[in-house]
Amino acid sequence: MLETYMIQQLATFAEEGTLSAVAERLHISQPAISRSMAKMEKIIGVPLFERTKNSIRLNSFGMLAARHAGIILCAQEEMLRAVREKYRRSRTFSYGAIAPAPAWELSPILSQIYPGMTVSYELQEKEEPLLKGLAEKRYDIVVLLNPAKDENYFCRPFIRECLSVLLPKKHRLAARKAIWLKDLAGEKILIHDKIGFWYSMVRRKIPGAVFLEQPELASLLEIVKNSHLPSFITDISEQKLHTPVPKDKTAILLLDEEASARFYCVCRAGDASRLSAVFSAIDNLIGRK
Amino acid sequence: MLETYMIQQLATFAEEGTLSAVAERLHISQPAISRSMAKMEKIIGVPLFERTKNSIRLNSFGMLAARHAGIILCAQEEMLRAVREKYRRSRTFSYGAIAPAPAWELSPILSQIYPGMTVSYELQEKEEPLLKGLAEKRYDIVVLLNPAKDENYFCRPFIRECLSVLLPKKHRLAARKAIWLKDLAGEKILIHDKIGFWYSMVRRKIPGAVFLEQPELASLLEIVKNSHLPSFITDISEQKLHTPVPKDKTAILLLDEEASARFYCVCRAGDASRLSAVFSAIDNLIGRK
DNA sequence: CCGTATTACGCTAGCCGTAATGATG
DNA sequence: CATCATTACGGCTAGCGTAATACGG
Repeated sequence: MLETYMIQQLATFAEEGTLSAVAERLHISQPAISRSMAKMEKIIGVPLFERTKNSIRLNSFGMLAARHAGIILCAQEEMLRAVREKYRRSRTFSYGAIAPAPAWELSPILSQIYPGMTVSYELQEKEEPLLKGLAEKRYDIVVLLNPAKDENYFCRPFIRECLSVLLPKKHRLAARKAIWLKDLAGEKILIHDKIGFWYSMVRRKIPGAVFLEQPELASLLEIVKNSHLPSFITDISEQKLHTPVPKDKTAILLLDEEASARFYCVCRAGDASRLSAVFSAIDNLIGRK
Repeated sequence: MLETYMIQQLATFAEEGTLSAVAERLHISQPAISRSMAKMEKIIGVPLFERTKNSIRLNSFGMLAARHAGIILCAQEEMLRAVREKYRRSRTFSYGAIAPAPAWELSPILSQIYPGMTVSYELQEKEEPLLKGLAEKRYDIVVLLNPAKDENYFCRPFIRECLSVLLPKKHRLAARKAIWLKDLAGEKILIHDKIGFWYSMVRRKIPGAVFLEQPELASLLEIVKNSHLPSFITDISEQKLHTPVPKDKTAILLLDEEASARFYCVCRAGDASRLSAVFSAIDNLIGRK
């Protein structure tokens, strides 16, 4: 029988060219490699090497064998990869969301329904990568801004979220009850970059604004607290991040249609029954609100 | 490291379904299989089986792993097959011929040039399978009836051979100096079936003849000697098979164009230099004759 | 003379088989 | 209680490392 260690040693020899190099790379002694290779030739019944007293190299049969050895090792690695990946997926509930708030809402629901499972999510700014990931089974569920009407999907409405802008009370717009995003044109605005679609939306709708991006959420919140720069807040972020409006600031509602989001939870149609508990919980949540 | 024996046992389990059956099939004890499978799960880090106290079966990860195991084993077998096949080919000089006589001529030439190599040939009735086999490297050389003019081939003329018919002296045609094949219409004729193109040619050219086929050459020669039935002989077969025309029979030349054959030796153009010694020997042979 | 491959020799890790145990239908 | 899987234990194969040998640039 051709054992794995021989196959690996042959493949390594094809890359290294000397037995000593193979020995060093595989953390094994020189004589061991010499023996394995001799044994391999015996098993196959074909000479694989051209030898002199102090050199050894592959002949044409050995080169062919080494190519096959590489293929076999790849197949073994692929086996490990595939099985481990399937296992990991089976223990991970993965979803994608167009914004952080619905992801925050979904997380405890899933953790409760699937205790012991890893729950993980990714944020995306656009819907296409979410639907693509759903189709490719990288996501079990995605949260979108629009209902998926395709028959291949099962879709339920999820929470709503409203964007406001947080202004110092001395700001020229601070007295207004509500404003448009375009009113913020030219402002310097603090913003977190991992907020899904909000990020590209506000960039698009506020001409000439300077966005001071802060990749660390904790740092951003600290800077917001200690500066007089405008920043964004939503009804949900205020609650979930425990960041009430400070006394010297005021939250101004935004009038733009895009500033009010209704989210939708979507799964593959074939997964609807498997995920019925999740969608029941979602419906309950919406019903209560 | 995933060892070959584990992979094989897993693949066998996927086919057999119980550890005992695997043990029996692989000539190994039950506990050994049990241990190997447990070890495999440990190495991969993923449970592959659903167990009760006295039953064990693959779970979905195990089924995936078993599919990969099959692939790996196939790759290993393919490695052995390919390397051994390449080795065998390197030690075998293989040629195909449209008739036995040129094969007989070629054999000693090749044995002398390649001492220690196995020399083997196949007879074919048609040229197409010969050229196909040459292109597919199943033959190193082929012997045809027509020169190969294609640039992909290297071609040299080889020996000539003339067909006669062997008739009892009492036969109605025995007094003729030469006859046409069609003159034998309706005769019962003894014939060997492994004579390449001659076989189909005479069958085509002699209407209504009854051919008494004899697959064993030795038997055929014996029957020819002890019967009064017509049979075929060529200038070369007479010499090579040591079968001189018996006193009560006579060899009548055949006038048909097809009864005189000129053979041509052909190899792939890329092999011409490798086989130059062979073609020199062929040219010498022709030159002497 | 250092680097490389092979041979010799004793060790031990690990796989195997037997036997015992436990569970199930 | 017959069948199947697992656990325990002792034996032995076989691959390993060290050391020695031999060759070559």
